[in-house]
Amino acid sequence: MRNSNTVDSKTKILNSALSLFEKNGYSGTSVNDILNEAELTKGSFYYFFQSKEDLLYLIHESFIENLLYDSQEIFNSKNTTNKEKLSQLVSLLWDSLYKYKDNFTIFIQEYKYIAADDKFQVIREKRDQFANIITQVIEDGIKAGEFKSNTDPKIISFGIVGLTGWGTQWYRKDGPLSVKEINKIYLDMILNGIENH
Amino acid sequence: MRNSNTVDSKTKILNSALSLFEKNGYSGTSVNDILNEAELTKGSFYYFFQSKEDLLYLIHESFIENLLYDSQEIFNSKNTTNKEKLSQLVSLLWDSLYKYKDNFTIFIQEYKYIAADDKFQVIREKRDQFANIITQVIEDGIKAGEFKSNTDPKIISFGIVGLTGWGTQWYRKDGPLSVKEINKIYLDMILNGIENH
Amino acid sequence: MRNSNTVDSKTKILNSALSLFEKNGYSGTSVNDILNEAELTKGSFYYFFQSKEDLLYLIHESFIENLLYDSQEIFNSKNTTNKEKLSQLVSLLWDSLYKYKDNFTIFIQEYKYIAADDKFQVIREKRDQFANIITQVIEDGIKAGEFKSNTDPKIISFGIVGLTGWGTQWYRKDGPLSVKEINKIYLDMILNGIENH
Amino acid sequence: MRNSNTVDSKTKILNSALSLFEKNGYSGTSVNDILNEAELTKGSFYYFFQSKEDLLYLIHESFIENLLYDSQEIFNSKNTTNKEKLSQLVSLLWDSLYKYKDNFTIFIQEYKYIAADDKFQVIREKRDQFANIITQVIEDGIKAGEFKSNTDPKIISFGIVGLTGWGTQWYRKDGPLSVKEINKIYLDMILNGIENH
DNA sequence: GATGAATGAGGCTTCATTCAT
DNA sequence: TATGAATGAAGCCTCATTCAT
Repeated sequence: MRNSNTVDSKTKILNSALSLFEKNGYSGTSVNDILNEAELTKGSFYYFFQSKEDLLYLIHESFIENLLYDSQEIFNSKNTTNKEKLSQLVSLLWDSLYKYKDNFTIFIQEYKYIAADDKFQVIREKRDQFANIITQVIEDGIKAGEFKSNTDPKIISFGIVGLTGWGTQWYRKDGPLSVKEINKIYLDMILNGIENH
Repeated sequence: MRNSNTVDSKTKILNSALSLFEKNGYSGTSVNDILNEAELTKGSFYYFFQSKEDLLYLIHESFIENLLYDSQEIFNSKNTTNKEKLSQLVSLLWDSLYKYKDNFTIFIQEYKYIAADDKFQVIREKRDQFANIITQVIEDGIKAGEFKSNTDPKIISFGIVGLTGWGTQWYRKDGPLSVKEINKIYLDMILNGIENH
Repeated sequence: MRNSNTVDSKTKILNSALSLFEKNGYSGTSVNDILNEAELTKGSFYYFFQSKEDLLYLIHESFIENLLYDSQEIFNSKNTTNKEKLSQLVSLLWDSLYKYKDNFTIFIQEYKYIAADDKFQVIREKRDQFANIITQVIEDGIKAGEFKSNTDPKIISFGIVGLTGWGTQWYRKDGPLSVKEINKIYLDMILNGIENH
Repeated sequence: MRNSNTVDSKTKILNSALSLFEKNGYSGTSVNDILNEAELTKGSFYYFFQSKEDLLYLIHESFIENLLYDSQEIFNSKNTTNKEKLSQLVSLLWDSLYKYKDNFTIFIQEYKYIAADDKFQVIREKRDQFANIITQVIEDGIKAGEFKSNTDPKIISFGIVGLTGWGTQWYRKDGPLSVKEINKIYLDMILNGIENH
């Protein structure tokens, strides 16, 4: 049996890129930086990846695909109120920040980058599908009388992403509050803000 | 009388930088890009500015100084409830996004950059002072019984910045809702979320 | 068997730098000049060297190390009078000028440069060690009664360096006198000048 | 009467250039450096001087003209032995180093520069005339039986320049020995070396 | 799979010089 | 006399990428 600690070179490069993109941004990280951290050399990089941008694409892809998949699960769950679904979506976001901080941060930070580049079309679509799910749940909740009728689904869904997105800048695992607690604080605020009382 | 539309070269460079940094980020914008847009040549840039980073500094400085000044005015106003102060602070943020979108966006987008660079010490301090004002108003409001006792001032103040900060990514002046309306939506959500009923 | 004339790129760059620094000085030579002469392109330079200054350092280092090593050999040789040692040190200098004219010239010409730059600390130390050896031999010769008691070791050692150093400006291999002859002329002058008769 | 402390701008620029060229070399000094030190601006520079090189020319010219004039005076003095003339020429050099250290240093340091540039033809000629005077005095001394017949006039004259030239690198006014003392040490060495005993 | 040498475009910055005022 | 804005070439260096081995 192969030593399970062995990490293959492709993964090493991906992990180095992940942490460096998070720390210094995509533009602020050079291919050399990545390879120094991964303790590999030029040749390997272009054996595994087509370009630096390709790396960014893969990082986005794996993240957004999981996020979209999980959010669709929530959206499609039966016998669940929209309030409950919204709660789960918020928790999904904070969970993702907790589990995939680097991915999440890069996703938020390079939001503009992927807006401008044709190659990221697919990413953009999935990103929008995810946002639409939040918007849809709020709309459904309004129709069902769970949320106030004057709630603006789009603006609120932007807000939910913004709250968590900003967490990529300040949240630390060793901070005074756990992700669960932070999650609850924002969730309370959001639900109190839009629920029909 | 001189034509008031005449813009001097330094201002032209600043304005070009402002819009390009906003669009492509600081790292993604070259000095050449800026000078092409400003219709000037290499030399002029370094006649007016010490470095590319100097430009970023000035852009941050002018923005954060105004924001801090205005927020202090709000903080120090007499005969004003903390709820009212918080409302005004939220409005100040959305007003700033409306009036100084480029500055605001750059500020949010390069948040990490200024965290890492020694030269931005002063900016960092003012930024923190601004955040502290929001936190303080919430704390005061809790003590005064205006806000729920279990409100977390720091987390909520992060949230307020995050909500507006994310606006830099999606808000368009020609969108369906005015800044005033968006402002009100978020303000309602926040206040409903933390007010004592 | 590989053609022994084949010179690798790093050596080609070093050699080009050597001859250009000698001809036009360090400041007067651009990295581009070096690469044009070496028939290589920008990137290669920074693949092999950290900076232009790094090159200057290496050139100095290889030269001063040899010079210091050889002078220490002379200094430590047994059963040798100080007069004989001094003769050998003078010959060492002219030999070096003959064999490593470019290195020697750069060393003399950029004497000030290496005095001002922290990175050249090690070079500075070895340079001073070399000068000290000459001074020490003269001092020992005075104590041994070989040289006049009123001889100033430091001033004379400066003079010895100066005589050869200036040779970097006028000496040509195709001149009327050989290095050996020039060496002898100066050595006679120095020894006649300081010997006890 | 005008305040005799008032230094006009042209002189201020010249003096700044003098001290900066001495410290950092001609290539290592920018026009801006000079103007910062002189507390003047770009315009003035090109009002008074045609170019940066023009400055270097003037610095060389004033120095070499004086040196040549004084050496010709010595050469032409009647009833003076060649030994005495040579002594005076050596003293002239050390006197010049003492009085015009910056000029002298620049002259020695940029020796190569003026060798390569057509505009410095006149300087080159005067420089060579000065060297020829030393050579001629030695030749005359040999013919007159004052100096050894096997003395090489050219090599010795190079040596005399080299000894003083190297002084530009190490001589300090606050050093342990006065210029007079250093002058005497080298003069003794030279004369002992070449005199007929 | 992986190396390391090499490329060439482009990055930020400095420079000597010009010129209208 | 002197200023200060502006130029454009050139300087040092970094970058993403390629390719023979």
